[in-house]
Amino acid sequence: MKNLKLKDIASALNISIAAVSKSLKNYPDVSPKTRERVRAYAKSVNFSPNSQAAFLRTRETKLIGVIVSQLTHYFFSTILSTIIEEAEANGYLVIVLPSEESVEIEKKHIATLLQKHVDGIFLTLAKDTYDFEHLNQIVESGTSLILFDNISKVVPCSKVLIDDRQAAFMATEYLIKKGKKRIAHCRGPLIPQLSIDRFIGYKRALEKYHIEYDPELVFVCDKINEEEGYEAAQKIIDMPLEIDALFAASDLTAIGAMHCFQKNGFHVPKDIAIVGFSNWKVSSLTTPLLTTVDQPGDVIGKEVMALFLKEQAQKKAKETIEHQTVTVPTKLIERESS
Amino acid sequence: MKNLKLKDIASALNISIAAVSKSLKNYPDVSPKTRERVRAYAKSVNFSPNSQAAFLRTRETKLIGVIVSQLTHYFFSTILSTIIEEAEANGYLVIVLPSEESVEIEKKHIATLLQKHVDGIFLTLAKDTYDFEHLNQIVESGTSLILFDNISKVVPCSKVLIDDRQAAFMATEYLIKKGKKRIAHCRGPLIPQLSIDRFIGYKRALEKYHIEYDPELVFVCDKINEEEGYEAAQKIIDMPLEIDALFAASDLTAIGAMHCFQKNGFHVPKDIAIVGFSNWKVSSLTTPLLTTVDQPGDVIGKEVMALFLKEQAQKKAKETIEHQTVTVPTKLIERESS
DNA sequence: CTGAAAGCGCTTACAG
DNA sequence: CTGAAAGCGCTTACAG
Repeated sequence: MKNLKLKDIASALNISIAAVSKSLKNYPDVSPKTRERVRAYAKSVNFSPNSQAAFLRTRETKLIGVIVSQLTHYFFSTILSTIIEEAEANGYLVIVLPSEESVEIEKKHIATLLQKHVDGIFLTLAKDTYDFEHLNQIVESGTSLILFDNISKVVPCSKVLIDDRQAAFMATEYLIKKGKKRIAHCRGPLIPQLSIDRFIGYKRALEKYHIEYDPELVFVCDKINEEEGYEAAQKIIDMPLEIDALFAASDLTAIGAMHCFQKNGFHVPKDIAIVGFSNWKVSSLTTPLLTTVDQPGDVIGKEVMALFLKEQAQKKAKETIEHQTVTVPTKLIERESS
Repeated sequence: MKNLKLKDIASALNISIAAVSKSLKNYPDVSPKTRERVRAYAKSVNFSPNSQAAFLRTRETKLIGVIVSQLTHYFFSTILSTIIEEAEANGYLVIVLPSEESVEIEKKHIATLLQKHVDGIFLTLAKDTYDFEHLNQIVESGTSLILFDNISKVVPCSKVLIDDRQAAFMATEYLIKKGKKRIAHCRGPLIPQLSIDRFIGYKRALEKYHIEYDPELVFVCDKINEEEGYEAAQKIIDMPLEIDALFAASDLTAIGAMHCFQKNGFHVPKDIAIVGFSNWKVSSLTTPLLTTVDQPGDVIGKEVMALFLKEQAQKKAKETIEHQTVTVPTKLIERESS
């Protein structure tokens, strides 16, 4: 029962190879009787056509390439899980490639995927990606490109993202309403739109409630990891900056800062309230549990896949492809750190 | 410069398609001069042959399928990252499929991958996999199979694992040497070899130091997650079982138990020392930081890939394929919870 | 050393 | 409705 081909089915059923292929693909120009015979037999021997051979004619590999910046990040593995599941349900398989936050690796991966003739590429930008020539290349090649999470507005393709500005506004406003007056912010690196937007959201909330913006309270964390959070907290303590709250652009940074504050005798949340960003698994395992902004990876994954399928359908129907941008809602998860 | 084929190169250089193909593959029966011309030109136009078309002749897809039980688990995403990187360096791309700990999904994924004609399948068993017919199917199809982490001894294939028995012994012995007398154990489910082995390691350590084994102190955690750890701790407190240490078969379970103990006024490690298993990222983010057994995912990934490449070489040389089992060393990471 | 030719397994325009 | 045939892009045994 292994490595059957159309020819085997054809000779077993005493019909032509063409008839088998057409039956399997539900083409109209084949008698219902033949079609059913073929389909029944194919099913009984568990046959399905070799997709590599089919590619030579159809130009479809039924392969999707997904580039994430870090596989080990809970947020991305959640998105990936959903994409893979949805892809498989629709007959696609997913090739995964991590860019490790490097544009160079990102470029290399794209070249590799294009060469493998994947049907679509889903991608979240590396933090240091500032020019988008390699992305335009994807679009020009005719391969569907869907950007998610860390996106660029200037690339002509569909996108799935959260409203980072609004989410950060919400988190900061929440702290203000808790009575906090001096709120520090650990922001991400300077380039990505997403860390700019979170920073803007933070600033807007301060403005709205007439709290003076103090640039000294903003820390740029290039990797937004726990070490940088720890260091920022250390600086805050050393100055001393006398803050009563911290909004960090990532959960890891928030946790790193929390550790430092605790180690130095500050009580979280009584002395300093902390809010993170992403709702990674780890945020529900710390002491105290971390208040954070939930970014639903599963919803993002589903939306990405839905956009892709829509584009594929449009391609097949030879319609013009409409790019869409989907914004996924976030919510604040209140726990113990605030 | 896109979608070039052998023919384009051949006509540009005024030689035959065969000559081009042979030059690119460094075949001996082509003059060095021609070979160099072709290679230089191919490089200048960034050409590389279409792998789907090549498959039809070579039967190689340069695709590897990896099935892990849970993508969102730090340990697996670490292994995956390494495998993907090593694969790419060797011209392979990786299709990722999570089994979500279900044999049924595992079986379905294997069928899908076999049908896609991947060159190899790397797999860690779902927790409830007890028969291995579907794995033998892989072996019979001629596709290389490498088992890692949660393996089965009876499948004839190469394997990469840690010495779970020894690692658990080491963790338990460490607690005993710290003066602990009543050590509870949160074990994994009953079927997988790996959770059996960790349990045996725990028991052996008790035996060696003449501590009576008390079955009441062993809790079966089917999902070895934080909820089960919390529940086990709750039972320990309610009985009360009066333990002075806990060795859990996973970091999450250890953390769940730690939360419960803390919430009930026990001090970790003073009242109860806790040791986890895996050294997930999260174990260095809790309060207190978790002592645990490090399972090096990157080393495991590298070994898996090395075994695969070895088998591919043997296949090409038409040698008999030798299955190997590689055991990767673990170490105890002492932190604050013990 | 070179190239013409067969063939991998499929899809699809075409003739009947 | 049916099937013979071309062709997708490659590799490789074969003849020269």
